[in-house]
Amino acid sequence: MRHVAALAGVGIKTVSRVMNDEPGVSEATRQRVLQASQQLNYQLDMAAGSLRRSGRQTLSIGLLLPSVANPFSSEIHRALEDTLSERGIAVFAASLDDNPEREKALVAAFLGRRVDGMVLTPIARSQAYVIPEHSRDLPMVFIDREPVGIEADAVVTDNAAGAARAAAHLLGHGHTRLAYFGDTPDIQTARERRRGFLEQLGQAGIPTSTVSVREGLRDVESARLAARAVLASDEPPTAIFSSQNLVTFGVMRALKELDASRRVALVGFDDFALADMMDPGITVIAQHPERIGRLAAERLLARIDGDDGAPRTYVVPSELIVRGSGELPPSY
Amino acid sequence: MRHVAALAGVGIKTVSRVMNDEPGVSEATRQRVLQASQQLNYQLDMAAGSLRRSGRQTLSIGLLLPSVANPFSSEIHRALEDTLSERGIAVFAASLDDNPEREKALVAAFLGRRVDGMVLTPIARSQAYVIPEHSRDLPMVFIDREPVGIEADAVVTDNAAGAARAAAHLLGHGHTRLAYFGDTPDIQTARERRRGFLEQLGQAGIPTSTVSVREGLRDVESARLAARAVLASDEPPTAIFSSQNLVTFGVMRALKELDASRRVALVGFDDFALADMMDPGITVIAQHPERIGRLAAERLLARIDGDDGAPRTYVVPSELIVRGSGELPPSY
DNA sequence: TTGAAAGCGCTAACAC
DNA sequence: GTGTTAGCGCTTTCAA
Repeated sequence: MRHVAALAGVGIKTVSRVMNDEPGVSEATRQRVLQASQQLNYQLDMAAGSLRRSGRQTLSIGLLLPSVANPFSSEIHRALEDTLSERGIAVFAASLDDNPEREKALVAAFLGRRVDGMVLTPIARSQAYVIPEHSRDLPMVFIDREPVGIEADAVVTDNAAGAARAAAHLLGHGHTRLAYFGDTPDIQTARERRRGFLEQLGQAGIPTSTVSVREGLRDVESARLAARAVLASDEPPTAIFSSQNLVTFGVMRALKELDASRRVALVGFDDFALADMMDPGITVIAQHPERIGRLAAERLLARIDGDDGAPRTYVVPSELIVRGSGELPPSY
Repeated sequence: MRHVAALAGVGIKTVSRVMNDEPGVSEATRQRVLQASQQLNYQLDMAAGSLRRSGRQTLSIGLLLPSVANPFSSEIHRALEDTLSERGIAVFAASLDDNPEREKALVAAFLGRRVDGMVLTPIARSQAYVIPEHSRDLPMVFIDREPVGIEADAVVTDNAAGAARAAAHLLGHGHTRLAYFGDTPDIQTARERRRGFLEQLGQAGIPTSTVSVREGLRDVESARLAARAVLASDEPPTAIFSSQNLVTFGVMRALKELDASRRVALVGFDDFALADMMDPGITVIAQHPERIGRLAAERLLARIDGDDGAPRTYVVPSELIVRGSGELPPSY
């Protein structure tokens, strides 16, 4: 900046004014400065600026996801970026990999970079460790799961209601022997989905004890094996609800291997690419990651802009998408 | 930092030493400083540090992708992150959406944030506009496509060789009436794939004029319609090569609608989730985004660490994955 | 309309 | 081992 000022023959403050589009500079000087900055290929240093600027914004935020490569996460990422880029805000994205230690380390890394806010998918048992920053007025929005041990904004899917809708759908098609295949109940969303599913069955007079419940399924292979085992039992279920994508894939594999895809009904939680191209198409409870991302971005911006209302949880409704697998009749 | 120094009763420089794990501080003072910093919930300001530090690294890099939500891109993103996070480097990710204007704007945004380097998927006609920064020694690695108008490192898939392998595979299964379905030839990778495919056919004595070539297919729907048209022609192809995921999906849809999935052979460029669950499984030329990402990260780190060898293009080989659709015999 | 001086939080260089 | 001073590139404040 000094160089630009020297070349243009003006004071350093005038260059600052021009680069920041501040008023109070004659058009002639403006042009001179602009030309000098072009010639020297000058770029304002945002970090140096925010060091001195009142308010001290860096125009960057931190985003913590299970994995940036996870399709659900990356759609949220995209929606956030679209909303924030209009304000010139850049996004640091990082992956957690179910590792609570990483959660804390990455939050610290974001803090060290003085982000203006954070969007987090919590995995540690408690998020109380960020209380000092949060109360120090660093905007934070939690997504997918509500935080524990701290009051903050959250944007989540209606997990229990969505799972209940899956249950009602299967009941409506005449099923009474059902199975629930789920992720580990350590995860709040998995617990909610199980609860919603089983409660809906209970209301229909189907005792929980007659439902095959398999949990702790974290990948395709464990889900596939669990499905094979349950389907080989004495009284196999006529319909399956899978609470998560990888679990759905595992169940699909097992059904295909047993040539049972058209005999056993299946509803999966979470939509996925090509679900309609399967045979039969896979009926799902779809989440709306783009809406979650957009809403989280809007809440974060509101907080950055000074909104100090009480923290709230925003619920994004899920949606039943009928494609065939969930409408198969009971086979016994 | 001043506050911490005051509370611990030491000089400011001593706090700096402790926070940066520099030697030359007695264990006793160290503990006192550490405790004071905990008490005040102090976090080192990286931006302020790099302002003064020689070398002036910000430990952040910029990543420009077609879209962070694109599965191929987000796997590259993930591999980059894994390699870079070991060095404490954070990643700014941004989406281009095929918009050359965005490319320049986002590069400018990264420069203003003084990233230590950039990984870019080029889409503008030329990348000459970054020559000043590149020669000013800002490390840059291009991925997926080679840059135009500037000499810089690049990491790409062996597009032509992969497409040639697809051609050879179909020829080996007896096909002589083939079709090429591709993205717009504006894109370097699309051109390369077409070239590799047609050249291989030419070497086998199949004149290009007998190959149905459909290009400019940018989405599932246009590919589906193109496939339906070609398959309804007088002498329909017995085998199809699709040069990109969305095109593959469109062709798959058309084949399903015409009940021709088991009659017309198909090889797609680029792998995708559930390809093996289709009926038949879809044979593909798989790219290795995780290897592209890792290699790009390694090259970028080498450049950041001062490697000033001549720029090079690194080619990551693709791989034929046999799943059924590419091994169907000719149907005439 | 313009510019000089101070200082944001930190580290380099050097003194003690 | 420890502290002091200067200054990174910028914006704020205030004077001209």
